[in-house]
Formats: sequence, structure tokens, C-alpha cells
Amino acid sequence: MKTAHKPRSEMVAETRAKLTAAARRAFATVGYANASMDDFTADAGLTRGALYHHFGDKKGLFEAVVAQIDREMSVRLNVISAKATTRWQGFVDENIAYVEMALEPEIQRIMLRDGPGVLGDPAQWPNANACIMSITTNLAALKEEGVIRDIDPEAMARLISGASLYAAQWIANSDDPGATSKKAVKAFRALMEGLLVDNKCPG
Amino acid sequence: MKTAHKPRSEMVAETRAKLTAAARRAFATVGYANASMDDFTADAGLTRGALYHHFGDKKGLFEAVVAQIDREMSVRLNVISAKATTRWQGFVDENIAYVEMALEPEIQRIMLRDGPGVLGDPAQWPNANACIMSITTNLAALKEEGVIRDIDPEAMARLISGASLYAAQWIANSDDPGATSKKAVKAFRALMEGLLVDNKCPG
DNA sequence: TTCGTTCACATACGCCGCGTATGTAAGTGG
DNA sequence: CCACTTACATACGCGGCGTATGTGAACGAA
Repeated sequence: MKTAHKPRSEMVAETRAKLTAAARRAFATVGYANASMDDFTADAGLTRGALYHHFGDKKGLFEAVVAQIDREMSVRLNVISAKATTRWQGFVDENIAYVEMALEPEIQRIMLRDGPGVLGDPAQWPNANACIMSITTNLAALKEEGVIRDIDPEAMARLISGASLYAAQWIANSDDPGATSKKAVKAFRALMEGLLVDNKCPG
Repeated sequence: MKTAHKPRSEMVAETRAKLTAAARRAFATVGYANASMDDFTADAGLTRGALYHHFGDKKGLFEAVVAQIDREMSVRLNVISAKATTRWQGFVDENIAYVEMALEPEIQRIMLRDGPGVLGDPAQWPNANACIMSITTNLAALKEEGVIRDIDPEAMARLISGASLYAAQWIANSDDPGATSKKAVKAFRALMEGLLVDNKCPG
């Protein structure tokens, strides 16, 4: 016997996992457009037939990869915000972590560069972008508690999210990511502190 | 005679203009990936030969279109900021205009969606994104005058720019762009007012 | 004016990548 | 044990891109 007989559902899960893993690597390195389906399915020890069977088309597989990464990001962010002592602190930490996560090439390329081009506005993605929802609920609670000024939580969440993403791109493409990251985080902190009700130009 | 004889340089300029115009329409409507070079060169009354001669490849033509739109945006923004009475007012107006401009489908698709995917980080584009530079210089001046708090102008310009872009995408994809636009502009204004030194929870 | 050169395209060809239609072996339920 | 479905692989055709080549018109020099 070559391989022990497993139930079919397990084999399927394995196949899907192999495909998403191989595609994820290809998308992250050469980008969506330059990733050949023949190539990365072969890397997974399969053919395009398997891909079309499970994911419909190239875009479908890309969606699956995006969803996977989004889940991972969400988990990591929740861990960070849970550690904080105050809600405001957690909020700030979470956003800064978001900026820093976007430094990772995989997230940079798949989620920030190719993602919007292939799937459209991130806010409209199937999984509804767990990150933005998290920010929104945090802002709503902070407003309720009187910590921040009276602003629309969702609108502000979008703005902050956009600022994070763009900052990350700036950092990732700069000559000295370390130094740029410091500047970006500092400015980002200042931007958010402007939302506090008792904002008094902190020294 | 079919056409009056013009000097060669004029004919070339005309050809380039026809190509960029046709490509611009195609890119704006069906997107970069789905725009067939054979199709839109034919629309311009030409063939792919002309395209490769003048722009090298599809990406090269896309760059030219992006540069053209960027110049137009820059001009429009300058007009707006010039009208304002104070520097701060001009700064705010310019940014809000930026958000609103991004509602236009052409800018939305070419500059915000496909642009980053095809050409990479907007901050690294050949023309160096005139908009960001404009914001940066404004922030530097405002800091000098003591209107805003002590922050790194370039870093803050990136954050604000990112917030604008993202807000625009949110608006453009929403069910009720008009209402969403109002919410976004209000939040955006609040975000920027947080930068003022004498920020005292206005309203 | 004329002739050689360069320019500004058009034409022709081949390759690669995607999608679909079809084949097939293994698994599954009755 | 058999009919049916599932999970892939294989085969085929088409469209899009890049390149190599062809061609007529514009320009400069004698």
C-alpha cells in the first residue's frame, strides 16, 4: 500500500490545504497576475483540474487565501488588544500592530497590493474584514465611555484603517524600514491622540 | 488630399494622445487586466504596433495614463487650495476635495484600485505623486506657523493621504454615496482638527 | 530635386496561460 | 455488489501578449 486509506473528507481537506499553501506562496512572491496556475498546482503535486474542482477559478482560490490570512491577522490582533490594561491602550496597541503586520511581505503583497485590484474594495470582501469591525466596535465603546470625541465610529474606523495601510506601505517600500516605522508609529499615535476629549498637546 | 500635411512631431503627439485616451477609457471601464490591447488600439484607429513603439508595453502605457490623471488632479487641487483665506483652511479644503475626487469612477479604478497592483506603492511612482508632496509642504508650513502640533510632516501626510484614499473607496462602494460622503467628510475633519494645538473639542 | 536614412507605424508569427469539456479511478450508499 | 457520485487528471481551443519583420512616408544632405 502506498498511502494509508483515510476517509474522503480528510483527503479533500488535505488537497485544499496543499493548493492554498502553494498558491499563497506563489501569490506572495511573484504576485497574482504572474502566478501560473500550472506551476503552483504542480508544486502542490496536483494539476489545474483540482483547482477548478474546488475553487472554481483562479480568483476563487485567491479569495480562499485572502480569507485565510485575514483570519490569522484577526487572531493576532485579538491577542494583542486583550493584553492591554485600558480600552484606549488596547485600541492604540491594536492599530499599531496592524501597521507593523503590514510590513510582512506576504500581507503586503496579497492583502494590500493585489487584493484590492483583484477583489475590489476590501471593505466589501466576503469575510467583511474582521479588522475594521474590530476597530469600529472599539471606537463605539470608547465614545460611549466618553474617552474620545463625538464621531461616527465606522467612518473613523475606515479612516484609521486607511492610514494604517498606507503607512505600512510607506514603511515597507522605504530605504530604512526601521527608522521609517518609528516615524510612522509616532505620527499615528499623534493622530489618534487627537481624538481624545482631553487632548492637551502631550509633551 | 485626405489629411493636411502636418509636421511629424504633431502627428506623433496626436497618435500618443489617441492611444492614451483610448486606453484611459478602457482601463477605467473594464480595468487594466481585462483591457485588450488589440481592442483599444483599434478604437484609436491604430494597432498594437504603435503602442509598442511609443510606450514599450502595456504597463508603459498605463504609466502614461496614470501620470496624465495625476497631473489633472494636481491642477484641480491647487485651484482649490488657492481659493482659501487661511493656510489651514486651504489644507482642509484640499484634503476634502481629494476625498471627493476619488468618487469619480475613473480615478477610483485607475489610480486607487489597479494602480497600486500594477505599478506598486503609489508613493514610489515616477511622478512621485504630486498630491502627497503638496500635503507635506502644507503641513510643514503649518507646523512652522505653530498652527498644528509637532509632528513629522511627511509621515503625517502619508497617514492623511491613506485615510483619504480609503474613505473615498468606502464612499464609492457604499449604497448611498451621498450620505456616506457626509459622514466621511465629517470624520475626516475631526481627525484633522485633532492636530491643532488649541484643539478644544469644537462644536 | 533626388537619394539614402531614419522614423512611425502595420503585419505576421509563436508562445503561454486560462477556461472548458471530457475521461477515469476511487469512494460511497443502498 | 452495483449504480452513482466525487475528486481529480487529461486534452483541446482560444485569446492575449511580445517580438521579429515589413513598408511607406518624412526628413536631411548634396
